[in-house]
Amino acid sequence: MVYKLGTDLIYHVTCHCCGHCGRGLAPGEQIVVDEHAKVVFCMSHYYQDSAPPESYPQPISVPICDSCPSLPSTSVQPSIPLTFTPEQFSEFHIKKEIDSLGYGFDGYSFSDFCEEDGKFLKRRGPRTTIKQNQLDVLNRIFTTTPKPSKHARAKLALETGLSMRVIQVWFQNRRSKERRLKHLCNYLRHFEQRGLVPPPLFANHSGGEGQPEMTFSQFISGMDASQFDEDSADDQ
Amino acid sequence: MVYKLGTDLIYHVTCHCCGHCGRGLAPGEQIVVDEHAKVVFCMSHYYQDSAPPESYPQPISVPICDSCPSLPSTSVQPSIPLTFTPEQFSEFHIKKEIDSLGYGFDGYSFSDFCEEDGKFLKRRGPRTTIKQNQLDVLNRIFTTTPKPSKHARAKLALETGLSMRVIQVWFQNRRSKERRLKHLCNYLRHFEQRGLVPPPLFANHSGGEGQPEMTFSQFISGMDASQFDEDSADDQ
DNA sequence: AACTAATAAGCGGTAACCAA
DNA sequence: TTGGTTACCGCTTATTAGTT
Repeated sequence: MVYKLGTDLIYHVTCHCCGHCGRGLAPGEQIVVDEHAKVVFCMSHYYQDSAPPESYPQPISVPICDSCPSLPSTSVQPSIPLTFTPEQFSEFHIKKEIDSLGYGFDGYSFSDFCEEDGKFLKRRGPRTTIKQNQLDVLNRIFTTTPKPSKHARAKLALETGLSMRVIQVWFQNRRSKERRLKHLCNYLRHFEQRGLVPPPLFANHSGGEGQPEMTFSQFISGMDASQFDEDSADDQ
Repeated sequence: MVYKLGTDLIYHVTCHCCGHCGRGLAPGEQIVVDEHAKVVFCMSHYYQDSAPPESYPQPISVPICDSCPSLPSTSVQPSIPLTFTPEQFSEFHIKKEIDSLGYGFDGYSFSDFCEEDGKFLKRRGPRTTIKQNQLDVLNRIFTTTPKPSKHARAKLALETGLSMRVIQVWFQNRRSKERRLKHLCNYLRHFEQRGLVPPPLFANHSGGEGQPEMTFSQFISGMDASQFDEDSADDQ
């Protein structure tokens, strides 16, 4: 008799214990599954916003079983050694995802990590910094192709050295920025056309000293401001 | 006399024609603007569910005018001040208030086509944003008629202003969602009645890089919960 | 060192497509 | 038609760079 967790982990019932305190985990009990470390925890012993216990990464009081957890059929990855540096773990913020049904689909999964070059890295960060020359390429493409196809993204990945995922996210964020800007400009124009003063943004435009004013081009971070929308059609 | 479209396209009235069939486009008529190809289309001739006509991107039967569409460029810019103080800059994040004013920023602002190797390819979309009032209508009908006939969809298209294809897809997706939720409820009830572990944490093999990771809804949609359907009578 | 603006990367949701 | 997938959007989080 086994417990099956997720899709990959199978435990003997007697091995289904918290990776920290070793307490047996009952059916129906809320637990946290670390699918990479192949460890489960009770709710008292997973590290939410706190330092890992000293015992980590070595689980204690856990029934030793060479085959637990076992991997069903297709063993995807070799077992990941429990090697987290304290630095890695401090940045290892468990994100609870409680869905609207309240059935505790919390915990975390593979998405909290990403695999790269055979070793696992932290999920959030290290944030990739897109350098200026790479940014130039992306911006140049964006002006003509705001929604590049997968193939186009692949070519961009080759050209810039960035991963396709990074490029995809960049274009998404860039389009989002474009939309925000356009909304702002529509908003401003709405007042302008009625001879009104757009209240919040222009409350004080006295040529004040003190601060070197932020230029518009800085505001939109290098984008030439040509995407101003005007939607005067009442109903399309 | 001109028509102004989207960001920076200005057409003579006589040049404001569908880029495919050349039909003159009336004010208030629903159209598609491809800002990057500088072409507009009537709703019958943008490439939804079909390959683009061979003539693309060369418009046919369109009145030749060297200056259409023209770019207003400088005539638009001055309405936007080119400098922000940092305080004003922070005011940029008033997006919700702007949106709550209810000014329609919808429409096909972006090009929904991609350029690749010099020729335009059809992308998904243009993704329609179904507005709340349209959504209300659709949901109201769905409660009584989850599978509307073609005629019913036609009436809905008239009522909402959406195309029949969009409505058809919406009802398909809506029924799919209904099934997923029903399966999920049966699945959860299965455990609930036994006091078992409700949360099967979903694994996430981020196989190919660049591929979006599995989301919760994808997990739900991908799981096979129909085996639990027998556990409870259909009380929906 | 603390603050802040910019933005990369995460999330749920869903329109659109596709294969069977 | 259904079930499954993909891409995109709005929103949010959190890292990074630059300033105070």
